[in-house]
Amino acid sequence: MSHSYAYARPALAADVVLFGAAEDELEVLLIERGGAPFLGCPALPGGFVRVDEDLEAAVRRELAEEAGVSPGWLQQLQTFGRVDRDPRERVVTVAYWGLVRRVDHRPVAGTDARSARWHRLDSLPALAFDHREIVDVALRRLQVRIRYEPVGFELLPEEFPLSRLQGLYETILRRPLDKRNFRRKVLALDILAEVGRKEEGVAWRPAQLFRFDRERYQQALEKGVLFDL
Amino acid sequence: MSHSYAYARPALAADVVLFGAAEDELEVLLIERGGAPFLGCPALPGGFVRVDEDLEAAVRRELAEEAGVSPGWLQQLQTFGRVDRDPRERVVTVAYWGLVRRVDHRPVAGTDARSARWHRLDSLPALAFDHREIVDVALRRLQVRIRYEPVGFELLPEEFPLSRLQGLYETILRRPLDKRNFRRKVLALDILAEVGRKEEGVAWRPAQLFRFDRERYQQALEKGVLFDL
DNA sequence: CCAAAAGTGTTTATGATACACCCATGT
DNA sequence: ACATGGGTGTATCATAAACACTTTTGG
Repeated sequence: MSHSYAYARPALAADVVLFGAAEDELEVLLIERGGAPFLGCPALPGGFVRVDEDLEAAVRRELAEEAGVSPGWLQQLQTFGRVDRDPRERVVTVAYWGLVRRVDHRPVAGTDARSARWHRLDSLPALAFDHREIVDVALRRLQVRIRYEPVGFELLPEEFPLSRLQGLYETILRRPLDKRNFRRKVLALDILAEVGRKEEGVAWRPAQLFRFDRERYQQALEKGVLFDL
Repeated sequence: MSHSYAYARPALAADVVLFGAAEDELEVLLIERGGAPFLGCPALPGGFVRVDEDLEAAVRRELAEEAGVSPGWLQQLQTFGRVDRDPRERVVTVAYWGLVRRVDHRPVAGTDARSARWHRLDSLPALAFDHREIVDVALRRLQVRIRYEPVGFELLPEEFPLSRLQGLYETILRRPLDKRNFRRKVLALDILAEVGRKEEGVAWRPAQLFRFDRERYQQALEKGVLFDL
């Protein structure tokens, strides 16, 4: 196989900002670095991309190896390539961001040696490399995206009351929303299906449960109704 | 310097979709490939990223070398990494998109051996690699971005009549806009400065010339007025 | 005086926002 | 009975969209 130039090549990595939703705050999955540099420092899951592996596949592999999780939603975020972002050598990283239902992935035991843990976004520790910057970009992306694509559901349990959905939006957008207006808008989209059951085990009036209905969402798209919250 | 793994590494390239505005249609800058594969085939300007060079710097260098142009606006688009996108070997490319004032770069003589030429977007030839896909993604990005960021001005001469600006939006968005509504909205943003001179050499009533006023735009941003056309 | 584009307001419809009370349930 | 979140409707305001004629200039 011919090489187009003989000089040293930048190394190519892929990292991922995986978001999960705790009751009242967003969380990010971090691993603890098992090697130099930044030994023991929290960092984003990720690693080098293999020659025969697609970028997204690399991210999914790393997530499985390092934390045993599989995101329900995953998309490219941005590529970070500052020359000095890795003190060892030139490493360009293709960052992804993903969403996962925390409830499906209870303990997140790292199958790898490195320990993976959820960290609240409002009290992140110092991160390795430029990973803090990557998290910030991912958060901004989430804040924009959640308003015009139905991605928030990937953070919630399959069935949820509307107030939980509203709480999620308030957490992500960091501002209070009006209950009546929120309900009206969400229901008008006609992309939720009433489950027909109610919350259980709460000490007050139990709420109706809903689930996101992909089929209806597709129909709404075709009708030109666009998601906008 | 230690390497984190000994296996073959993907190669890293950077390519750019550079848009220019002709009178009535968008154009894209393409070079003709000087080597295998796709010899002689039109392709996006770009090349391999050097180890000691930032991604954006690589793009600017390639644009200067291959086409002698310097974009007024340049931003990362997306990274394309399908395993088989280059038949020779694994090449991951960080794609950028840029805007340039055609009038500032008259002939675009390739200082490099390869010939660079502007091609109308409505009649693109077949492109090398997955470059057509990259162009499509860039166009969609431009169509979205131009509505809420004042980037269109980078495609126009420094001074322009409002009808030219409207024509540009119509070309990019591919739909007609109402003259009165467009003018009202643009002027309400308060980011244009009247030059005080009029068009010359036209065979009809000459229009007032305007220019984009970056300072006013910053002030508008701080006041919370957001660009939206 | 003709051709061609420049320039200018008002009306209507639609969607966004603000706002307060009663209901159902568990303890 | 009481505490707690669940659930509901209306009035107002702001923004977007539709729409046609007069003006200015060069030829």
